Amino acid sequence: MANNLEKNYDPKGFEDRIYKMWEESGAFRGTRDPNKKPFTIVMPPPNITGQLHMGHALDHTLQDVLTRWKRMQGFDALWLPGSDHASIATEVKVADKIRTEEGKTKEEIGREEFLRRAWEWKATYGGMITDQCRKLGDSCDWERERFTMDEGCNRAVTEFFIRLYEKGLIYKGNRIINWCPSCGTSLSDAEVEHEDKNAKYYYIRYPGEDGGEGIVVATSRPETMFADVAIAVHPEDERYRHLVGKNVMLPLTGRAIPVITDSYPDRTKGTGAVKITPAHDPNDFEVGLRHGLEQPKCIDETAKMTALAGPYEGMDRYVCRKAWLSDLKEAGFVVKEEDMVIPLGGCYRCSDVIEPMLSEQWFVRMEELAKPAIEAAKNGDLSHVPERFEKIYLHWLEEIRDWCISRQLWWGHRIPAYYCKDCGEIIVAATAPTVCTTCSGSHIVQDEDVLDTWFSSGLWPFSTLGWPDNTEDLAYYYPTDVLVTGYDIIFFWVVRMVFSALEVMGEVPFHHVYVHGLVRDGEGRKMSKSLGNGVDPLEIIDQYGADALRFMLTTGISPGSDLRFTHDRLESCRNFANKLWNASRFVIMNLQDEDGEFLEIADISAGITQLALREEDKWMLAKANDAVSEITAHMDRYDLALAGQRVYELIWNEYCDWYIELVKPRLYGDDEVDKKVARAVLIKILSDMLAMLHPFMPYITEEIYGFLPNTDGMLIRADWPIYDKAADFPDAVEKMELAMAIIRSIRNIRAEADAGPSRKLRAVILPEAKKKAMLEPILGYVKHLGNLTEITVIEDKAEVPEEVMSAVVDGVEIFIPLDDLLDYPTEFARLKKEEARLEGDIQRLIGKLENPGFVGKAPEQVVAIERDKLAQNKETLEKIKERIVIVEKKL
RNA sequence: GGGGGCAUAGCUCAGUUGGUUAGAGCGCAUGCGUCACAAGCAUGAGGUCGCAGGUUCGAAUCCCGCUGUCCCCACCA
Repeated sequence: MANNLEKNYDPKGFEDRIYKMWEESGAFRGTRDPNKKPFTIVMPPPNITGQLHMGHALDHTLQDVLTRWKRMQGFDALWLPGSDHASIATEVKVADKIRTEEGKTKEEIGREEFLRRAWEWKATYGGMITDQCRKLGDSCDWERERFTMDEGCNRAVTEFFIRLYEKGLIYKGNRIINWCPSCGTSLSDAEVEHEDKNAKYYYIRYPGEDGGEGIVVATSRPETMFADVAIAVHPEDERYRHLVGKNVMLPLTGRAIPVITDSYPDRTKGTGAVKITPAHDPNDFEVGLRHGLEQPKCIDETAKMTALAGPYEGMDRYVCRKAWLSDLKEAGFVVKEEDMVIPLGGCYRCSDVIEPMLSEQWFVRMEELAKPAIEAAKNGDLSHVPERFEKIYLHWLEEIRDWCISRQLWWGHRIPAYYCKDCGEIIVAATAPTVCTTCSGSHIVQDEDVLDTWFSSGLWPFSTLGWPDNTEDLAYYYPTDVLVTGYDIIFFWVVRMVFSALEVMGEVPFHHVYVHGLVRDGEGRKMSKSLGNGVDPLEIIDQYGADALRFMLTTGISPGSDLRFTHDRLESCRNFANKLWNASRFVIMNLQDEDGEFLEIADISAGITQLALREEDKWMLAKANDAVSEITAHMDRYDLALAGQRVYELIWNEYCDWYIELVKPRLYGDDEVDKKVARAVLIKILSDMLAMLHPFMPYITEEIYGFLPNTDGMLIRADWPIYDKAADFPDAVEKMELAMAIIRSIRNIRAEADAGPSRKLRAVILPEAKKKAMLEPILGYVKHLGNLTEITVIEDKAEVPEEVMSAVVDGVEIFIPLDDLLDYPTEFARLKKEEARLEGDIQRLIGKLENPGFVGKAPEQVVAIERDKLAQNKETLEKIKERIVIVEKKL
C-alpha cells in the first residue's frame, strides 16, 4: 500500500488539518528562549468592525512570511495578534444595528446598555476575524492575543494619559477642532480627508457704519458671517488704510464690527480683506486671540444655525447659506460670485463635510513629543522600507499640530479626568476619587468623553507586551523588530507609536517599518465597499487555497507599490503549487517499494559530497546552493517577491524541468548503489526547497514534508537552509550546461523539422578537440533527453553524413540525419537566421573591444568575458557559414 | 500650493550595488495523450525599456528637463 500524497492537489483536504496541528503543537508560541534571539512583530490590530479584506490578507501574509522565516532561522519568533476596538467606526456600526433592529437611537438605549451591545458585537466579530487569520495560515501566538480595550491595554492607556498630563503634555482647552456633524464628535487632523471641490467665492459688501462704501470681502462660507467679529486687512494695504479703526456693518443684522490690521491677510488673495470668525476658522481664531476678540458661534454641533443667526436659527448650515445669500442678493450686498476649486475637509468615516469649530477638548502637546520621533528616523534607529516612505513620516511630524484626543463617543477608553461639581477642580487619576482633593466635596463626575482610538493603538507595541508592568515579555521581546503596514496608515498610526514609545519606553517601538501598498482590483481601482469590487479572501482560499493566495500576494510586486489582484496570477500560483505537489508525489513514489516501505537511501549525514555524485547531482546541488544564498539575501533586504520568485524558478525550472528528468533513468535502472545516491539528492533538494518555500506556502510544504523519509517533527520548526561551500561544483555545472544547450538545440531541430517526439532520431556530434573530454560524460544525458537512439562522436568533418540538419553550440557541432523529413528551405532559413544573429553579436563585440576606453577602464574580468565571447561566436559563425554553403547547394 | 510614485512584450508586472543575447506569468503560434503533473511537456514569435539631453569605456538602471498618468499632503479669502 503506497504511502503517498493524494493523487490530486486539493488544498481543502489538508489546510485546516495542518493549521490545527501547528497550533496544538505550540509552534506559534513565543517561549522567551534564553538561548535564542527574539524576533518580534506586533500585528496591526484589525478593526472589529467587520471582516478581513484583501488588504489584511496582504498585510498578514507579509508578516507571516517574515515570522516563519525568522523562526526557521533559529529566532524565538513572536508574532503577537490582536484587534482594535475602533471607537468611532464600531460605534457607528453598533448604533446602526440598534436603529435597524429596534428602531431606537443610542441615546434612547443609554450609555450602559449601548456599551453592552458593543461588547456583544466585539464577541461576535472579534472571533470571526481570528478565524479568518487562521485560514490564511497566520502563525501568530494566539495565547498572547490582545484587544485594545482589554484590561491591560486599559491600564496602559490610563497610565499613559496620566503621565502626559502630569508632564503638562496633555491639556484641556477651548480651541478650533475638526467637527463631524454626522458622527457628532471631534476628529484629529489625521482623520480629516481633503478633497478639491467646486465651490464659489461670494464677494460681499460690508457697508461702512458711516454710510460709506465700506469693504468687500470674499468668502466661501457666507453662513459663518453671523459669527464675524471683525474685518482684518494687512497693515500695509493702501486700499483699506482709510477704513482701519472704523466700523463696518454686518449686512442685514444691524451689527457693527471693526476693521483691524493684522499680518494674516494676504493682499493677493480675494480682496485682501478677511472676515474674522474666531469660532469657525482656525486662522481667524488666532487673529481673534491676538486682538482679544469675542468668539461667538453661529453653527452648533448638529450643523444647525444658532440663535446668533436670528431668523435663520435652526436651519441646516447649507439651507441657511442658500437663504442668506438670496436675502443678501436681494438687498444688493452680493457684489460678485466666482467659481473656485476649494479643498474641503471630509470625515474619514462618513465623508460629511467637516466644520471647523470652537470646542473644549483634550489635546496632546505635540512639539516636544515629535522631536525625538523625528530624530529617531534621522539617526537611523528607525528606518523605512522602502526608504522613500520616511518622507511621509517626517513631513507629518514636522508639520504636526496639537492632537485633539477627546471624542464625543461612548465606545472607547473613557478619559480618566474627574470634575468636582463643587469647586470645578479637575482631577486626573487612575481610579475615580471619592472626594475632591481641593475642596473635599463629594460631588464628583467623570469626563463624558472617550479617547481617540489611535491614542490606545499608539501604545500597542508595548502595551501588548505588558507595559506599564515590567514584564518578562517586555524585557525579552521589546523593542520589536519590524512593523508591517500599508502606506495609508503611516501618519495615523506609525508616528503615534513612535513618539508614544519614545516617551515612555525611551526606545523606538520597532527598528524597521516595512511598508506595503494597497490591493487593487483587476482594473487598478482601489477595492472599496462603495464600488463593490472587493474580493473576499475566504472565497479565494476556498477556490484556490491559501497557499496560492499567499504566493500571489507576495510575488510579482515591488516593495511599497500597489498590487493588482487578478485571477490569472492566482491561477498561475495555484498551478505552481500543483506542480510542486506532483513532483513531490513522483519523488516519494520512487522512494518506496510496492508496499509503501521506504527503500534504502544513501546516508548524507557526513555531508552530501561524501557520496558518489554524478554530474547532474552536482549540478542540482550547486544550483540549489546558489539559490539558498540568493533567496536569503533577498529576504534580508525584505525583497520577498524576489525571494519567492527565485524559489519558484528553482523548483520548476531547475528541479522539475531538468533534474527529475535527468535522474529518471537511474531510478529505473539496476545500479543499486547509484539509486540510493539519486534518492538522497532528490530528497535533500526537495526538503531544502520545501523549507525555502515554506514561509510563502506553508500548508502545501508542511503537508509534503510529512511524507518525506528521514524527517522528524514539522517543517515549521525545521532549519532554514544555509549556503554550503562544499556544494559548489563549477566543472559539473559547466558540463551540464553544455549538455542542456545541446539538448535544446536538438529539440529545436526536432520541432523545426516537424519530427515529433515519437520519431526516433540519431545524432552525429563533432566537438572541437578541447571540448571532447567535456562531451564524453554528458552523452548519456543528451541521448536520453534528446530522445535519440544513438549518438556518434566523430573527429573529422569528412564523417558528417549527407542529409542532415545541424546546429553549433559552444564549439560542438551537432548533426541530425533526417532522411525523408529533411526540408532544405527550412534548414537554410534556420541557418541564415543563426548567421544573422551571430554577425550582429560579433559586430557589437568588436565595437566594444576596439574601444580603448572599454579595454582600458572596464574591469579585467568583464573584458575577458567579452573576448571569449567574441572568439566563441567567430568560431560558431565559421561553422554555420560552412553549413550554409552545403545546404545552399541542395536547394 | 507642496511632495511622491509610475511609464519595460498584446495584458499584468519583475529587473538588488550601472557590465552576457532585458526576464516572468497570462495570452499567442506549432507539435505532443510521454508511465509525477494537460493546473502539463517541448519549441517558437513578440520589446529602438515614454520623449529629449547629460555623466560614463558602458545606461532600462545614475543626473537634468519634458510629456502622460496615478497618488499623498495642504486650516474652504
